[in-house]
Amino acid sequence: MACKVGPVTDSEGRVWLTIATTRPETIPGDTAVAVNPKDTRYAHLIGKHIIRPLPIQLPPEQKLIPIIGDEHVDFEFGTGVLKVTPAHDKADFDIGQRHKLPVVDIMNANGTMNELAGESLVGLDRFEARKVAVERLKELAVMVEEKPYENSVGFSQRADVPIEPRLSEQWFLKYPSVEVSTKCVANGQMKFYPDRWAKVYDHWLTNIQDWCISRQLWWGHQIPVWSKHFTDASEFFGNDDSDQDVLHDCISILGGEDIICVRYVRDEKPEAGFQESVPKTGGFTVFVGVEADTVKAPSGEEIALTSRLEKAGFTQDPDVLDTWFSSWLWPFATMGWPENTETLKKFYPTTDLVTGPDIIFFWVARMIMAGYEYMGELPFRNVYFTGIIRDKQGRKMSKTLGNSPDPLDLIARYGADALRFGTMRSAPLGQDVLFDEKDVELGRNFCNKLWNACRFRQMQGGEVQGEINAKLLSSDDQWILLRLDLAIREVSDALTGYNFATAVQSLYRFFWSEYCDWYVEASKAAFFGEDAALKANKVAVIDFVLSHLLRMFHPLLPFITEELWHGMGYAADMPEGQGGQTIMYAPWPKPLSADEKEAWGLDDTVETFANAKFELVTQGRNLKTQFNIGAGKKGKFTLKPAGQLDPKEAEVLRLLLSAEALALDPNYAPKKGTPTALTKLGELYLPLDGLVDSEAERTRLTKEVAKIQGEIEKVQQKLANPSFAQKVPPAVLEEHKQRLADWQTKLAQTKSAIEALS
RNA sequence: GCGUGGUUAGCUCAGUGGUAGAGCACUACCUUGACACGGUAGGGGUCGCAGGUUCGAACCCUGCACCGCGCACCA
Repeated sequence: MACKVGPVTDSEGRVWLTIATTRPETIPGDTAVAVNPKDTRYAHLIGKHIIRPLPIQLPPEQKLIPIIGDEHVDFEFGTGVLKVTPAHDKADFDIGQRHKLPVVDIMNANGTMNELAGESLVGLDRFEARKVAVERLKELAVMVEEKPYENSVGFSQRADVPIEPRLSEQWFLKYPSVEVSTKCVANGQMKFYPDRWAKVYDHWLTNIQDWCISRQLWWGHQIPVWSKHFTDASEFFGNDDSDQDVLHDCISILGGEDIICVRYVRDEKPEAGFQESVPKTGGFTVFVGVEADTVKAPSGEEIALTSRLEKAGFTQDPDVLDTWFSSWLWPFATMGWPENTETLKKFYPTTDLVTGPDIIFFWVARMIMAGYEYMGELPFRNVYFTGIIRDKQGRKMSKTLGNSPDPLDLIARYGADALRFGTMRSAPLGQDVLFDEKDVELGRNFCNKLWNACRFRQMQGGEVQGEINAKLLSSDDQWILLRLDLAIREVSDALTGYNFATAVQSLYRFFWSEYCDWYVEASKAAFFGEDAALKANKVAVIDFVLSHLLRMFHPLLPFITEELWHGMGYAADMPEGQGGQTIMYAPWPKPLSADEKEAWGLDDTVETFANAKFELVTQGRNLKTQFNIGAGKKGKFTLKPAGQLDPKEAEVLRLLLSAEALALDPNYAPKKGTPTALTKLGELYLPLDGLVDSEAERTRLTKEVAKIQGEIEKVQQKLANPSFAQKVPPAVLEEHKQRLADWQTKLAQTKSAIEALS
């Protein structure tokens, strides 16, 4: 294919052109040879004729075909000369149309060659014919070279054979409302999520081609067009067959009502297409499109249209309609269209379409065009494109591979909510999803956790507590209310932007890491205590948090949240139409108001104090692990507080540390080698009765020093840069300085702790 | 060829300029009174490569490599 040849003139003065082809059997169907008019090797030959080698039996003067110039020809490719076979190649057909070339179909419908292919090929299968054609070319001594060439031909999925391009008659639809459909997405009236698909949509619409709606299948909706050939107008009109008279009646009665459509195609000029009136001369074919088998005439008369057409000798088109031809009507045809029903009025246009990006042309674009064309308005305002679910290896789910899980089986084993939640959690915006059963398992575990968290509330007893008493709020209560507020804002924002995975992430963090891990554990200090008012108020906070949480979870976990909504008694607490009946009608949680925040004392100090507590607890737990006071063992801590510490807070800390005791002693003098954690709330000691291992503690603290020094170095390097202080925003500068100070304090403390060891 | 998405911990993926994160998997300990479908602690990453912009880059720009997807082409 790389041969860069030009025309060759032989000793007899004849000019030869070399042509590369992978389908020599189609040579008898060639009706021209094309070169690029800009190709200097060949341009001078345009307008001359060339002798086509096949069919071998025909005399040369019957095989003269023109040499034409066409921009389509790539002179880098092959020899730069293209044989043009309009009946057997899409691109060649287009060239043929441009140059008004004859179209010679040399094959039968079953893939064998017909008589036009010549004596030596007729009757042969196309692949057999290919071999024979090569032999004939060799006989003629016109074969230059034969070599293997790999190209990608389309294969029929059903028959598993190479697809043979062949001319046939098909029905095409000129797309309607193209311009307005293109604009509505381009100008943002309709939004795509993720919006990059808008570009794909735009590209397709601006290069749109007529829609081939014929399908050669045995199933489907048969195209409702009947046709019959007539030799002339007198045959069409001059027949006294009564059925045909009725047909004429139908045409005259119904033609104007758009119930039937009658068109005429002249034998002589088929390319002129459908004519609206009966041709005066020559033969023609009559096409009748009908709306229904039986129609009602304006006079009220029932007319069995199709049976009369058949009696009059008309036959229905054997092809069926493309399935998408009904799907594009879906946004309105599902709601009683063409009647203007109440449902249609209410739900057209709708807000969101959720679908896969792989059917953006097949379905989405066509629905938009049909919407504008038949309803005069866009069908939906937002299109959310999901990822495609693939298997663990990234392959598409397919019946052939058998790699698709059975959703009903998964639901039976893990629950419907688990499947939904797990899949949502692993489905980032615009990315394909690799399906892993582990995700469903995670969903199930999550549901279990939610169920148990609600159970914990129920075990505290009492009715649903509506009123929160601000005076009785602990720092933990204030903290969880602030976190709830943040979660409500994050989840609402995520859902508004169609970021479902982000919404799941926020909820997961809030519920599991914040509510369960910290708040529920901390709340046990009150529940294990004796103060009834405090307990009741804590229950009120929990009810407030959970009733908001369940509503936020509801779109992701519809079944379990409904169950819990009623089980927890939150339904009974709400008005009938706003959650009393079902959580589905409950209002979406609103972020806390400024008034609420003020009344409950939710300010910045809440967060700071909570973080200090969590830091102390984490370090204390760390100490326990380091010194092998396992989770089962309690341990006794002593805290030398940095300032005032409410005994109630100390009790919470003790519980979170899972310690037997937490002594508060401002004057504590630890024994040498007592393990220490240095925190903002004070120095936390873990006295180990007689079992002090100074070396172990020294090792631990030395490691700690190294880590701290590393952090200090990082911050110092930044601050040492002269332009850092000048150019950085003040808040960032302040934050870096504070960070350095914190680490330095910690370093000093840790070093003195090491001193104290010796 | 044109367009488009990706490359971050063993795996799946968040993170769009200021101290690298989650879930799973892994290690150790624990059946304590919501939950072992659980808890606590821990190990594990020079954020694909090379330049550039910036006081500062996983993040912005340029180029490259590799893996996808779509469209066109396939004489």
